[in-house]
Amino acid sequence: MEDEIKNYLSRYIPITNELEEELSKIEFIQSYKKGTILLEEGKISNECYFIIKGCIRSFFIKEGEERTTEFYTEEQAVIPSAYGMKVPSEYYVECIEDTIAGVGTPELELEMYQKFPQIESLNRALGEVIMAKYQDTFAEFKMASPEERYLSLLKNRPDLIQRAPQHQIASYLGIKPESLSRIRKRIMK
Amino acid sequence: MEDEIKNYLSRYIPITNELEEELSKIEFIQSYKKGTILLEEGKISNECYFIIKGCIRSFFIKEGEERTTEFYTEEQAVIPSAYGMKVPSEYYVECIEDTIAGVGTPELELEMYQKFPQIESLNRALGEVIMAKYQDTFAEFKMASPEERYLSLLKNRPDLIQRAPQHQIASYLGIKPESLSRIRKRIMK
DNA sequence: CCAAAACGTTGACTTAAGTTAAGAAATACA
DNA sequence: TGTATTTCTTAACTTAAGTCAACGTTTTGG
Repeated sequence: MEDEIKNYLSRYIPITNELEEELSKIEFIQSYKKGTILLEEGKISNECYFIIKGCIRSFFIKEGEERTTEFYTEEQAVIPSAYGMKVPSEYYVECIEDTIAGVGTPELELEMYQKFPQIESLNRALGEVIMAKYQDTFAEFKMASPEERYLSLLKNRPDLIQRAPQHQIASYLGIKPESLSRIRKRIMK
Repeated sequence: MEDEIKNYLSRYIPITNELEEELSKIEFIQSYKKGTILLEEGKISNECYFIIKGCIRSFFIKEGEERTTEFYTEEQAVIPSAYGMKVPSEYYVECIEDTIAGVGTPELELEMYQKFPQIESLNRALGEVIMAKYQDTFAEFKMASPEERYLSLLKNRPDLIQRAPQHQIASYLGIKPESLSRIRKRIMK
């Protein structure tokens, strides 16, 4: 079970026996059923996730409508905006498939960082890479029309279009479900 | 000159004499004239900046048009997407005002992190906070109309509207200059 | 297995952004 | 200071997204 996490880390840092043992001790693998709410609006966020199998989305509710802000799939880290802060979350986090994930908490992280400083270095470096990618995604999003955004999603994350319902994809693209339906029709020619 | 950086850091970690001395030794303060290009598309990015005074924007060129992706002002860190990677930058970085900034390089950073591990911890933590904010910004952007985006910018970064030319603001909002002009007219009633 | 709910498509209409073009206003700099 | 260049505004027109409403399709759960 923990193999996926070990495997993932081993691409970036050497896994010593000591680290391996620590990982098997403190990493907490959980299974969640589709529909499980991992974080509710207004609650304090004390968990982050590393997805081994499944799909998680974050969303918020505005004017009675769900607005999907992100989809996370295998090998991605789900770190709620409010994670580790003492402020209530503005977002919901939900499993949209049966999901298996490693669960982290600020306390576990701190313990880990103290024992294995190279894990903190790795997290800093990875964080910078993820930030850079995210900036690129935002830049592309800004400049693209809704149709281009859909085509780009189709190209970059084709699996999502199968895995998530269309109205969630629509709000992820910043458009209404009716518009997405028309875009799809238009594209099919 | 280095006071601004010391001052900024001191909000998060204690500044020891040793650290202070180090800062004054290795921090490299530079002045740039308005219009200076700090990074060109296609070049390797080896510098990041901490703005003491002035304004920097990043942009790229698509279909012959400049698309502004971000504006950075006092106390903000400018870290190009390609910074420290060995790949050519897709973006330009330009001073749109006379600017004074602390300049960092991957080598300086590494040296710093080795001597003062708490700086790396700080950077990891700050990085997470910045990432969380950025996610919120993106989420808000997605769901807002161009007019709402402009109103939000007016509320959250009113100085930018004075400091940057309108066509740069327009592309930052993901719209055409003509549209921004009409939005402004509409708002003024 | 069936009924209810959730989800997706379509149509008619409204609205605002894109496009193109022209000209006014502001700015740069020789 | 005056001219060239850049920036901003306006107008007429096109296009696609939002809105509202209806209806067909799929999924869910008792």
